[in-house]
Amino acid sequence: MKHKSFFIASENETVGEVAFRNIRADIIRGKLKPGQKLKLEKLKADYGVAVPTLREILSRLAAEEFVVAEGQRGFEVTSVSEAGLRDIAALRLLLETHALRQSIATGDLQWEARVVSSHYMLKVVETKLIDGDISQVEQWVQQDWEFHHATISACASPAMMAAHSTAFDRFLRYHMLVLDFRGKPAADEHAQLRDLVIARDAEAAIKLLTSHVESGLNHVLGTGKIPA
Amino acid sequence: MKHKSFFIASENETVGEVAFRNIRADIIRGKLKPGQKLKLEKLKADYGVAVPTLREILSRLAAEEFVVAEGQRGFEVTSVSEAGLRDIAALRLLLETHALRQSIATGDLQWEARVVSSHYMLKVVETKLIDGDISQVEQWVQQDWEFHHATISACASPAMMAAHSTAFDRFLRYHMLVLDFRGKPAADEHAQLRDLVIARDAEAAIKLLTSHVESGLNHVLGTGKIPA
DNA sequence: TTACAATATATTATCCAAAATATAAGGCAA
DNA sequence: TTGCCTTATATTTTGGATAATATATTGTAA
Repeated sequence: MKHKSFFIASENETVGEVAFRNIRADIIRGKLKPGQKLKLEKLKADYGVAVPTLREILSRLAAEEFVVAEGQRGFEVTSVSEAGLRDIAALRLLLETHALRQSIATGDLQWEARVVSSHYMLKVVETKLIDGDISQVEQWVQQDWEFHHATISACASPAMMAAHSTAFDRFLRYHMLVLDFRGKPAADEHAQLRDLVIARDAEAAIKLLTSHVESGLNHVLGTGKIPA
Repeated sequence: MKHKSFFIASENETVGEVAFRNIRADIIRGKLKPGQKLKLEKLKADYGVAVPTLREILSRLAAEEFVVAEGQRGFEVTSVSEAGLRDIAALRLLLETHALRQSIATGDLQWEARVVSSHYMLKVVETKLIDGDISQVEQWVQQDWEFHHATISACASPAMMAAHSTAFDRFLRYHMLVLDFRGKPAADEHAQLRDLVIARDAEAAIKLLTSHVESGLNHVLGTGKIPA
């Protein structure tokens, strides 16, 4: 408590935790490219943490399927493919539709408020993007995440939420790799989803969500940037 | 990617990998008790690996929710509760029914053979257990795992299979904690499930699986060994 | 020229020790 | 006595160094 370490204690977080988030974000954002070998010495220089700490971080990411650990040959960023995208999209949809149905059935007023407020913030970013301000893409990804999570946040199932979170992030990674916003149709779908959720129309909401995810899937594949 | 279950030990694998499986198995088997603090020095002595390697292992287990990392206060075994069991049972059921439907729709002859053969092995163990040979409980857990995985092994969705694997293992942990075999009813359900799967009756199979999991859930809770 | 083997290099897996931090215990003042 | 501050201990977190392993390279024989 005498002299707090300059890097750590100011935020009460360990340097390992910070590096973990940075590396994870760099994979999702595509700065660390699919299939790329993750050499420990290089990472050590880039993120400023020691080798054992890096191994700890990469092991956690491997459990989330963001990196693969190849036996005794080190780590590399998980590669992407059309099949991989379809796979993860299906998983996301399965978890999200289930959680959405539960949320609509049991959500309270606070939950509705979360949905409304997160959609409001999402819409602001979407409007900017539609107007051509491409700098907001990362902000949009963040708000998209917040909104979808808000809609299922009343499902009262921590395990389901946790599984959905990592599935969603892996799905998002594909969007970040092609870095192409779908525009007004996606924004309209979000608004409709918000209304259906508030109206407690579970079946219509699920139907919309399904086509929403599938449209996103096709949009990403349509850019031709994802290998077969 | 193979989904090995938790007892298998291979020879030219890293010491870290072996220790990982041992610790994971000890948590599932209840040797490391829910809520127990995992002191690094103690683990170091028990499993014969150094501290940084242990941190790597515990981090991976934390990603699977078998242990929790409490800020800067080390690790402890994830505690159990009735709500936790219901939660994880629901997740298992959601993933398994979905994968089962897909498998039944697209499975080939080899898949049917896997189902039949794994059920045969399961039945042998179940018969011994029903006859009172309690020493076979761990073997039963292993075969139960193999059988259920065989039924969904044709779903062609790696992400779904991976998610199901960890959910299933967490569900299994509760069974191991109460260490009480449900007996003939469970064995009968397995046999029926095998027949329905081979007959490609998806809806009936899913209905049976659902009641199978729910019966297991109630059986575990009925022992009174799981805190509220 | 090609295939194989042996060496050399690069990279990883592991361990030990030091620094930082939290927890417990003890002493002092109110 | 009780509460709080200080000191001491236990535990965790991190960095650096060493041993083990895989990959690349080179040379030699068929």
